[in-house]
Amino acid sequence: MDGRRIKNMEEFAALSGISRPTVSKYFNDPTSVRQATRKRIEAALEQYDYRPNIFAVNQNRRNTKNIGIVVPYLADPFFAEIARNIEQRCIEAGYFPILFSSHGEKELETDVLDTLRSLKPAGVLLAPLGRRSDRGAVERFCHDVPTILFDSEMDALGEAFVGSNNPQSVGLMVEYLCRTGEPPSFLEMKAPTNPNARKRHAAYVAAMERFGHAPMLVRVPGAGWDFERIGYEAGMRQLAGAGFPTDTVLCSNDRLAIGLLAAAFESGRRVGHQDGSDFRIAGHDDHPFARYTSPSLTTVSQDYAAIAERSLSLIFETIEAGGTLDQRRTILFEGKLVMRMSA
Amino acid sequence: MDGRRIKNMEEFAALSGISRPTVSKYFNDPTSVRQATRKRIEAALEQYDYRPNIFAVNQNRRNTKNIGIVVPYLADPFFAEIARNIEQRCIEAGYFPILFSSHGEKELETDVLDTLRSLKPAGVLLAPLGRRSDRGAVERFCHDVPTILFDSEMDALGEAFVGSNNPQSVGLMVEYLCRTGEPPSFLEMKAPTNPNARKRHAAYVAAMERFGHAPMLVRVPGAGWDFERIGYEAGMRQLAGAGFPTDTVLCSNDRLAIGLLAAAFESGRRVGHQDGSDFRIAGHDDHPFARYTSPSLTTVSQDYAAIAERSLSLIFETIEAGGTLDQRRTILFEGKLVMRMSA
DNA sequence: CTTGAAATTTTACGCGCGTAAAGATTTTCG
DNA sequence: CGAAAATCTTTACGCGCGTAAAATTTCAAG
Repeated sequence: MDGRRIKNMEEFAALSGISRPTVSKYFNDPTSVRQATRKRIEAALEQYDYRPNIFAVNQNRRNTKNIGIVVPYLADPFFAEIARNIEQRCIEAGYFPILFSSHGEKELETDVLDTLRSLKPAGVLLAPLGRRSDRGAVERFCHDVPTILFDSEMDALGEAFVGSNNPQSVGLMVEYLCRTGEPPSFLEMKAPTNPNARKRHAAYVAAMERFGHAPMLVRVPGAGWDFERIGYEAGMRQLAGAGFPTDTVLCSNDRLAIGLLAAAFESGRRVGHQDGSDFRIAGHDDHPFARYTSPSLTTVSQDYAAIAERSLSLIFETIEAGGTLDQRRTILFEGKLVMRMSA
Repeated sequence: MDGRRIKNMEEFAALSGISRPTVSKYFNDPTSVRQATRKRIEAALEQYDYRPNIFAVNQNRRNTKNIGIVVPYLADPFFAEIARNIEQRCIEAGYFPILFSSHGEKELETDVLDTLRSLKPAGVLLAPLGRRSDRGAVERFCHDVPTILFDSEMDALGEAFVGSNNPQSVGLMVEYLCRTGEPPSFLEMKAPTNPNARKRHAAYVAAMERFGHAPMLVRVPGAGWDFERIGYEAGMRQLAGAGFPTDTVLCSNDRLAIGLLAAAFESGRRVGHQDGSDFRIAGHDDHPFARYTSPSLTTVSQDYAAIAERSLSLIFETIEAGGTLDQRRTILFEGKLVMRMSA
């Protein structure tokens, strides 16, 4: 790294003794120039530390190297973790990830999509708000930009969907709980924020009926993304009052379960599957902190890394195919039972 | 929103019956054109839904409307939450936030900084890795781009630092613990990842000495950002072996404390400040989930919203002042004791 | 040394927009 | 109503780079 700052590619080309178009070619694909030329450019690069102006580059390229990532709520550890995975792999693949959060709001999601469109991304990985999304806006966006949906399905939108198999995973958990104790009641939000909530609801009902039990739903009020609080307050109310329909509660997601665990603890209930326990709580997602609740949370895992990896490889495939896949794909990962102490 | 897509400002200007330079002026500052003209442009805007090309705009403006945000690790709820706050306020202020995570790695932080530089941001809010940062790289960056540091101080870098007052907050907690029971030992990582760890260490030692106690340090191995695991494993080791120096443990941060809580629970210790309890655990940060541990975690709060807000207002001030503040500022927020059940 | 393909240089244009300058138009106000 | 002031239109240039076409050089093989 040397003193003087390089203003533009013209100047850098002059200093390295190569013509500007060739240098431009190099930056697009280093292997596209002769070995000797490449060496010279790279030597100059070390000395002067020049980088092409991103804006000028992107203005002229039809296909930028930007990959947009949109998640509904970044402060949710699930999305934070999945975003982290995607970002890292993106960089390794030579792309430039740009991360957005919808902050749980429909209008912001639409705004983000508009912004993203003008960023001319090569592709976008979108975890939409789902039912709360402006379907028209998402549809138009997917029409303009190669998009892979993940986590939350909106049928027929995007080139593919990558998510988890809720009927399978919820079924797994219901089966386990029924086999080892009382059949579970199901704790969920009355007006769910989480895009997968509806599917899990349906999956729970179906599984219970399959095993010959009547579904027992505990639908609690609350809005927003403060799931722990919602689970906690619901738990406190129920446990102080009529209690839950059974001594086993399956929560629509781990964050609700974490809140319920706190409420159970404060209410003096002994949670777990061991002797002396009188209450079982299970969740769904294998949230990063589920391992560290007291007692540790029995849940169903989602394979974060796999979802990230598959989504990315699909968007790359789409990009290489020119922006569309011949047929819409649906990739569902199976959940695995994570047996811990709470149920 | 009408049918045909507008290609560029030229076309949009023609459709709205206004000259392109005036339209350009409008997009820079809607109030800078006559009321009547503005109305006409906005009418056309509704009809045709045009947005200026971001890249072309940014290429020509010296001062973009981009605000860079860099955090060391996005999957840490503390940073996720603070990033969320900053992003939202940024948008409200008419700026365009671009979020980056260093993923805890020095090289990536430097890369992010380089990328950011070529993005010509109006300003940057940087939470550096701290001691693990490449100081030279950060220094050069701050020299080129108006930067406010937050969370982690690197002295004399950037236009200002916004963070929390560790001596005060840790002192508060030590005082409380000493007053209400055995003096605390201090659980921390041997090679801390978290940038504030050193300061908290020093603050703990100073506070203990102030109250006439010998510091009792429990320094545990482990690297990376998986703090809960590190706290958990350390706890299991200690509790199976010699135990902790005292029945009260102050953890360097809440995530370690959450891990330790899990270990204590599994080891059959009764954690809390009430009768029948034999172990106290306290943390630091008021992590979003600290409220929902079992028992709920006593900790010291950091005012996330205030840190976000102050950092942003400082960067705006810097931008308006032309890129530099006449004098470097240091803003420290005081922590508040959050008394819950664990200590 | 000749030949031809591959790589590079030269030249030139365009991307979409910011911005400056000069002239035309509209608004404001005495 | 008339002149100054404010605003707008026209015209023109530049930003930094991608990219195409033609001219030139390089390199390996004959």
